[in-house]
Amino acid sequence: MRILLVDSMGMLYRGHFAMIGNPLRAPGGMVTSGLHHLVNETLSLIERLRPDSAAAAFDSHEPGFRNAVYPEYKAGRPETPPDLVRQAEAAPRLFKALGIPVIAASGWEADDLIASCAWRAESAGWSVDILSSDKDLLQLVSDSVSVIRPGRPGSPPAVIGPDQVAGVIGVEASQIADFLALAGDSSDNVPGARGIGPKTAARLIGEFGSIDGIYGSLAKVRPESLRTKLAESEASVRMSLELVTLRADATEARGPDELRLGKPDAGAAGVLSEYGMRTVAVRMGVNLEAERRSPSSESTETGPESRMGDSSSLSARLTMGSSLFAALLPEGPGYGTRRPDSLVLAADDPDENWFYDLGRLPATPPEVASIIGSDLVVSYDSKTFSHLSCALGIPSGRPAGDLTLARYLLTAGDEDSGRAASKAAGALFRDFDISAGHGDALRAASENLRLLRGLEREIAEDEGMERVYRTVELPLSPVLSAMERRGVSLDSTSLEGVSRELTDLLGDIEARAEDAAGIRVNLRSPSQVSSVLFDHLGLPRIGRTGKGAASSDATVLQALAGLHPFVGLVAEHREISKLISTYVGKLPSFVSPVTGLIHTSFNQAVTATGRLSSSDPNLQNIPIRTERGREIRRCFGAPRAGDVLVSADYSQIELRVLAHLAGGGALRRAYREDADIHSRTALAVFGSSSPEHRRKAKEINFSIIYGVSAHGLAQRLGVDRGTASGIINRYFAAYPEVDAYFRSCVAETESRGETRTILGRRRLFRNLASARGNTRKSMERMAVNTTVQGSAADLMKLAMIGAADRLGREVPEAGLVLQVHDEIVASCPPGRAEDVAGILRESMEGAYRLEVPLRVETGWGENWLEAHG
DNA sequence: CCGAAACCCTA
DNA sequence: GTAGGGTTTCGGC
Repeated sequence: MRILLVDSMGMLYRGHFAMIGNPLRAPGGMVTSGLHHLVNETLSLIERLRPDSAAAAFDSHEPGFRNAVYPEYKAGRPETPPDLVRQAEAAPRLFKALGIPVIAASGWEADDLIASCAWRAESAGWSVDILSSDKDLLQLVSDSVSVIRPGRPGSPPAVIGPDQVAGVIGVEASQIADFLALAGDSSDNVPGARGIGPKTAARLIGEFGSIDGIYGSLAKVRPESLRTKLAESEASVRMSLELVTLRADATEARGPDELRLGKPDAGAAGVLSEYGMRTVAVRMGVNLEAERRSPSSESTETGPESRMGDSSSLSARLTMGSSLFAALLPEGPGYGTRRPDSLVLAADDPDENWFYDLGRLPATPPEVASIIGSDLVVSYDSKTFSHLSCALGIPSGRPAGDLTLARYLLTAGDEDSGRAASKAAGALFRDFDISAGHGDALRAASENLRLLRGLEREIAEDEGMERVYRTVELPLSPVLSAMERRGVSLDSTSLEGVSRELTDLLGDIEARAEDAAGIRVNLRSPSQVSSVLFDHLGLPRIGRTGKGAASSDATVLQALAGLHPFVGLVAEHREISKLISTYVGKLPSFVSPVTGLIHTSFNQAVTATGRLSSSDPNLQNIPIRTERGREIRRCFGAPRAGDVLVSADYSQIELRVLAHLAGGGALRRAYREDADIHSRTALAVFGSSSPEHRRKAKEINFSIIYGVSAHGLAQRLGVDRGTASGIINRYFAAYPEVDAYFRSCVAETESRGETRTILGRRRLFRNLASARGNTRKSMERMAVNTTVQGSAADLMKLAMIGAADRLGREVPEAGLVLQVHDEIVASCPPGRAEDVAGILRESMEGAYRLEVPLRVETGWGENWLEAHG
C-alpha cells in the first residue's frame, strides 16, 4: 500500500514565485499560479505512483510549540503576499472537491503533520512518498519513505531515497536535524551556532555523527576557534535542534486508511471553473459543460493516437500571427543521431494541443512534415529542434520564436536571473515522464508557449531588442544548426603523428626536468612546480596567484628564464602537455561514428556580450600561436573529401567599431585614410613609429578595447604604472573622442543600468551605480568593452546570415562551417574557392554601414592553417 | 564525486 | 584590463 503526502505550502510558494512576473489568473482575476502548480504536480504524481491514499498538508496560522520554545521563530519573514494567502485559503476547498484528503491542525505546521502521517503509515507497513522541495522533510527519508522533489531546476523530478539524501544535503537523513541545528536556517530564523555555516556543520556532523557526539567529545574538535564557537553556542544549538526536529506525535494526524483517495465530487466542476482550471477538469474527467467545445480530451487515460483523428484541420487553423510551440522528444542538446519518437504541439488555445507518437507510425505523416517545415513553429531551443527534425528527415522551417534566445536577450548580464529563468523554463520543459502519459508533455509545452509569449511581449516593447531578436538571433539559429551539422574533418593520421612526436618530447622533458631539479616532481601540479622553483631552487617569487601564493604562470616563467634550466623545461612542458591534453588527446573522441566528422556546438545564448561560444569540442580555441600548435590546426579540413576551406577574417573589427562609436576624430580619420593604425598610435604616443614602438602601440590599441587600466597596461608592456599612466594620457590626448566616448558610455550605463550595442543588444549592469573601488572600475571596463565587443559580434552575426543566404543561392555546394569571433570559415569545391571568398568578403564588409570602412582578409587551402594564412 | 584554484588555449 | 571553454590537481566531502 502506498500513500502520497503533499507539502502544500511549499508547492504553492514555488509555483507562485516561479511565475511571479507573468502569473496565471482565474476568470475572475484571482492569481492562481501556485494553485495550478500544486494541483498539477499532485495529480502528476497520483497518475504516476497510483497511491491508495493521499493527503495535502497545510500550515496552521496559530502559534505552535516552536513559538513557545523560541518566540522569534520565523520572525522577520516578509509578509506573505495577499495573492498567495488567497491561494492558500482556496487550496483545501479545491482538494476536497477533487477527492483528495486535506490535513491541517491548529498549532501544527504542515511538516509535522506530514511527519506524523508518514510515521503512522510506515508503522502500518505502507510505502510513503512525500512531495516537497523543502530540505527539512528529508529527515523522514527511510527504506519506506521517499521525498520527491518536483522538477528541480534543470533536472527531472528527483526521487530521494536513503541513498540519495547525503548527495542532496551532505549528511544522512538521521543527521539532518542535527545539521540544521548547527548551521541554522535564516528563512525560519533558527539561530544555530554562531559563525558556523553549512560547510562546517556538515563536516562536524560527518566527523562526530551528531550534536551529542560533538559536545560529548568537544575537546577533539579542531581548530580551537571552532571549539570555542561551539562551546559558546551550545544553548542556542540545543534550542535550534528542538526547532528543526519534525514532530511525529501530532495527534490530529490520521492513519493512512482514513486518507483514501476519493473521486471528484459534485461541486468539482464549479470550483474548477471558478479557478479557471479547465485542463485539470479534463484530466480528472470532470465535465465543465458550459465551456466544453472540443469532443476529445487530453486525458492521460486515452491512447497516444487519440488526437490523430482529423489532423488535416490543424494546418488550416494556423493562420498568420498564430504559432505552435513544438517539441520533439526525447529532447537533448547538440547534434545527435537520436530519432525523436514523439512530437508535442501546443497552441494558444489549449484545445488545439496535439501529441504525435511518431514511434507508432510507419512513416512521418505529411501533416507533421508540413508543420515542422512551416515558419510558424516556436520552440524551447530552435537549434536543437532543427537537429531533431533533421533526424526525422524533415528540414525545419525558419523559427518563429525561441524561448532560449528570448530569455537570453532579456537577461544578458543579469547572470543569476538569467540562469534561474533558464533553469525554470528548462525544468518545466523536461519535467515530465512520457511513460506516465502525455498530459505532462502537453502541459509543459503549453506552459512554455505561455512563457515565450510573455518574454516576446517584453522584447517587443524595446525597439533595439526586437530588432536583434527578429533580424539577428532568430535568423542566425538555422545558420548555426546547419554549420554544426556540416561539421569539419579531422585528419586523424596526421594528428597521430603529431601526438607521437609531442608525447616523446614530453617524456624527454620530464626526464630532463627531474635531472635539473634534482628531485621528482609532477610538472602538471602547479603547487609542486612552485615548491621546486621557489623553495627548492630558491628562485625569486615574482607574481602572485589569486590567493596570494607565489605564481608559476607563463609570465613568471618567462621572467625567470635563464636563471635555471628547470624554468624553461617547465614552460615547455606546460605548452606540450596543454596541446596533448586539450587537443591531440581529446579531439579524436569527438569524431562522430556516423559522419566521421567533428560537430561542435555553437552556443548562441551564453555570452554576456552577444558573441557566440563553441563547445564539445571548442573549435574557437584551436592553437595558432606556436609552431607546434599550428600543426594541430593543420589537421582540420573541409567536411567533404576534396573540398577546401575558405577563411575570411575581419581586420581590426573592434577598433573600427570603436572608431565608429566614438564619433568624428583622429581614429575615424585614420581608418578613412586607410592608415596603419598601430603606426599612427605609435607616433602619437611615442613620437616615433619604429618597429619596437609600433609593436608597443599595437598592445596599447588592444588594451584600449579591454577598457585600459594603468595597472593592466603596465603589466602588458612590462613598464611601471606611472609610465603606463603617462602612455594612457598621451593616447587620450591623441584620440580625445575615445576618452569622451568611454566617459559617456560609463555615465549612460550608470544612469540606465544597462549598456547597448550598435544594433540595440542590451547587457544589464544593475549594480554599476552602487559599485565602489575596484569593483566599480572593473564594471566600467566591462561596460565599455561590451559596446565594442558586442557590436562587433552583432556585425559578424549579420554577416553570417547574409553569407549563408548568398552561399545557399549562389554556391549550394558550399556552406559555412566555423566561426571564431572575427573569422568565418566555409567549405566548397576547390574550383569555387574564389567565388566563395568573394561572397564571404562582401557579406562581411557590407554587413552594416559604419562611419569607417570594414576590411576583410581571405584565404583558402586544404586545411585550416593554409586557409587562414 | 565535486568544486575551487591554477593554468592555458582562442579572439 | 574584455569575452569564452577546457584540463589538471587537490582538498573536502
